[in-house]
Amino acid sequence: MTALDVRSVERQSACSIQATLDIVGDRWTLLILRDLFRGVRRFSAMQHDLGIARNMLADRLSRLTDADVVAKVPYQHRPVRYDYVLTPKGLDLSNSLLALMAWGDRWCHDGDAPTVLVHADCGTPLEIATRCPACDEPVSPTRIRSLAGHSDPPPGGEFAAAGAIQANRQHPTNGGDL
Amino acid sequence: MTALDVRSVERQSACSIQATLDIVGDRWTLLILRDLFRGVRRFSAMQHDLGIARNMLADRLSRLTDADVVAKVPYQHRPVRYDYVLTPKGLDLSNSLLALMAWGDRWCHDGDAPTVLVHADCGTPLEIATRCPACDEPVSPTRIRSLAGHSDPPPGGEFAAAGAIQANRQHPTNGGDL
DNA sequence: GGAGTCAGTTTCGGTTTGCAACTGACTCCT
DNA sequence: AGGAGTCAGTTGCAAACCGAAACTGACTCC
Repeated sequence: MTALDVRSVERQSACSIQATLDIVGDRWTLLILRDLFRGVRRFSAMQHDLGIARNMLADRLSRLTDADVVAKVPYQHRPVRYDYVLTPKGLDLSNSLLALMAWGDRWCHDGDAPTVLVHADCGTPLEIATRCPACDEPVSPTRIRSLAGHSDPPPGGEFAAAGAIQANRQHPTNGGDL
Repeated sequence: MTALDVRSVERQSACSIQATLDIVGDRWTLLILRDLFRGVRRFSAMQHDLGIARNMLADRLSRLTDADVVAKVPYQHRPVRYDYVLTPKGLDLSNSLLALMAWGDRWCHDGDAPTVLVHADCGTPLEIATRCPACDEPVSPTRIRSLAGHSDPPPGGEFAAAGAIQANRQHPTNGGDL
């Protein structure tokens, strides 16, 4: 709690993305969460794995615990030492992390294949997708519309890029129906 | 290109999340992308909608175009003025944005209901989920494993929170099968 | 009882951010 | 055609932020 706690009040989140970013929208925070998801639980382990400055790590962890995304569970007393573990709220971020990771896999191949996530039960590489529970099928970004919520509706008023460059460019591995 | 272009080289992304964050891992960048997805295309419109400083916006947009996530399309000449539109690479970020938004919807309700995304074809609210293409079913975070890729495998070595607090706490609206 | 470890905190200088003002390059209106 | 207005983008500068190293406690181990 050394530095500041301005960030959480600075902008009244009219949008859920903004609200989310108020909590995890930070380079280090997302990386810390990735480590947490991979089972890294100790302060020192994260510090070593990420190469983050200790004050930064301490600050981010305390923000995350304040936000109830992470909880501290003592694993020894006397000098109280904690494991940092994900709460249900934190666990629920897995889709977001996965989506980010999947995008990196598709577009940031620097040559060597990165981490692949597979289904523990069958070993198949996983995919993450937007689905319509009613139609029971994947939904492409152009078929998404947003309803209400924003106090100041922008010209377009809808999610899904009215004028996005659809496919008329030379791009590697375009994701198909996106 | 005023400020710097250090960030892209600073850390050799052993992990796709890191690679992704090198490009979009920034408070403003994600918010800009959200606007782009909603069809906001003009510099001034984004500046007004986000309340971002113009130099910041100019810097972020030029990074995004450098990264080929966004493209500039002139809509007038003489004073050349551009529309900023998503490339296929940028459009492909929709899942990530949606996942982040969905999380905010679930956990950051400050009272008023936020933006709801629906299927344009049938009006049903959408969901975003990790799925196993083989088993053809949703996969919970605890059933995800990662394969290789990281040069320095952490103690746990796997995605999905070995010791996460599973459900033994008082939390609102826990996501069910998570 | 001295050395070592671990989780944090403090200090402090360099970097980044963002407000305000400024620069071009038009377009519009009269 | 000339002044007013608009828009994208720069520059200057103060404030906020970041992070390496050193420091503080509170142990544990030998």
